[in-house]
Amino acid sequence: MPDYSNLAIAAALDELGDLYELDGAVIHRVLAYRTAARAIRDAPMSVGALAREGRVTELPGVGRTLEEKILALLDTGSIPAAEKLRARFPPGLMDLTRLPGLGPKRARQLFDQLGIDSLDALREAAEGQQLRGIRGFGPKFERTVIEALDAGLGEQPAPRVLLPRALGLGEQIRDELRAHHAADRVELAGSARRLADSVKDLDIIATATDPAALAAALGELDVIESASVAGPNAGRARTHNGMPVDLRVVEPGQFGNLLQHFTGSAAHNVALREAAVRRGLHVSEYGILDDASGETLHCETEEGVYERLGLAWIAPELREGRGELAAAANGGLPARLIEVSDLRGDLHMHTTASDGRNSIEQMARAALERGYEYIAITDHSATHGFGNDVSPDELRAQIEAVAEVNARIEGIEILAGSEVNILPDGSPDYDDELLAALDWVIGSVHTSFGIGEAEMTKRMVAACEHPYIDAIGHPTGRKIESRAPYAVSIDALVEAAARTGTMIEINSAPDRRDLNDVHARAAHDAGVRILVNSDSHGVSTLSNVRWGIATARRAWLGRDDVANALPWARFAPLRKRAR
DNA sequence: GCCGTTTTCGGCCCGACTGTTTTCAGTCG
Repeated sequence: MPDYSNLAIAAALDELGDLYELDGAVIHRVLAYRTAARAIRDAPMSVGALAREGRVTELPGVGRTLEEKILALLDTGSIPAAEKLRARFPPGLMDLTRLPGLGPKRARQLFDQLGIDSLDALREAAEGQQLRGIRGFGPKFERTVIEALDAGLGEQPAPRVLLPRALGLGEQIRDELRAHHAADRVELAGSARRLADSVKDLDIIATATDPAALAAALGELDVIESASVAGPNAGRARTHNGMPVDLRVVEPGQFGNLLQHFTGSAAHNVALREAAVRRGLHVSEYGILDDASGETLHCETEEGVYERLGLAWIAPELREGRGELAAAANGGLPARLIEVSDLRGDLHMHTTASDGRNSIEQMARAALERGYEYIAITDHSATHGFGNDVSPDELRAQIEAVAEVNARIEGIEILAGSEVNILPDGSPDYDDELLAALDWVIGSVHTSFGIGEAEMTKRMVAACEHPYIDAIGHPTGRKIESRAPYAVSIDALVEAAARTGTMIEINSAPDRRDLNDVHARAAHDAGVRILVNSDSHGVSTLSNVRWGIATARRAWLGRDDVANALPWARFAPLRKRAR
């Protein structure tokens, strides 16, 4: 039976939380829905299946009531409470709450008293100066609301940009501020520091000999389009491509508190503070207040903040409220997260034989320069389409070409491989004899994304069971911020991969990072060997492994947890054909 | 609505800003 994806279940609970909030429910009840939605979105297993087994309350934040609602959604396709509330609150009401300064409470006031149920109705009322008649609203609000509507706010959620672009901007701003004469320490915080998939705004934390001068300097940078001063020690700006930037300057003695606070995530900080309260401590961006002594502890470093709370320092990539606090309290954090320099090989790349831009030799020499001991040349297979597929005869020629380059270049093992299409029935698109002649095979899905979860799962499990498919490439097909993952049971895929010794890659293309962090962590925990591959289509993108490594770090992986961080002698026998 | 090395009931992170308000609720990060 077709089940609801975790994303769909989480979206339904988020919507219900929003509706309850409009309905005036106590905020903690609303937050309970959002917390549960987040736990479900993050869950590495199928929550639908978990619910049917009667185990969904094992998820943190999901109790009896939410279990009942999830089961109603699975069984009937809707949640009765949501139906009821949807009938009372028009969908346009949620659009209103996306405008700055307009939350659920005030949107509800406008709806109740003026019948405003859409952005258009709001504009009409604001232009007609009708809003000022309502308690709590005035002429200023009418003006700002019209400005916001003119700017197109409210029509869609604020855009998020991919990490590489955000990090590039953030590091540039950080470095230019560091070069300013008033600057002392300057660090990038926020989701960019956590190396998240995408970033909404840039947070920069600094100490300075002259805070006002540094705050003013932000507005003078070339990348900045507009800026305003936000208090004596803060600046707010927008880059030319619309990315908001916040700068906060503090006393050196509080730098650790502020950096910790602004690195987040929100979930991490909330969990951290709740745990602190239980010990009589109150954590804020300014310090740690001790109930017992009445004193506030200021920390120069982040390590100091965590230490005062009885915790080991937590790498920013782990700060997502996914169990890192418990691990930091009991010595359960990874001793050392993997780094780019740990990689010894790259098992997924393309050449001019398919849609790459460089030759086998060029790719090999570039890989050698990166210090790799081995690479696999994995051009697209026979049915790729787009005019750049490799016929069986062409692949045989490619095998010889790889062997020739491999014999000629010292210091690196070049594997003749292929990125084969996994056909809808789960079979690869070369015959077994040809696959057996290769050194390495990645299986990927490039077509028929919409066949449904059951079929897709069967397809990918069959690929894992194939004797010559060594690894699964970009296993969910997601494109961050642009294409949802196709429906597939990650649990079943991971189980099949573990059972058959099939590796799963974290594809490092910056818009893929697929597997994602939570799935990669779950796959590793289930005994699957994880690869971090570039999927590069030219020498210049071999360095994309930086983004795959970011995801691996967010998956709590160390060097020993990533197969292609092994030396060739230990990696080679892990291939199916070598066993 | 969830949850429990004080609790099965009564809590649930913290602070700044805003516009409107005579002391603050709502919003935001």
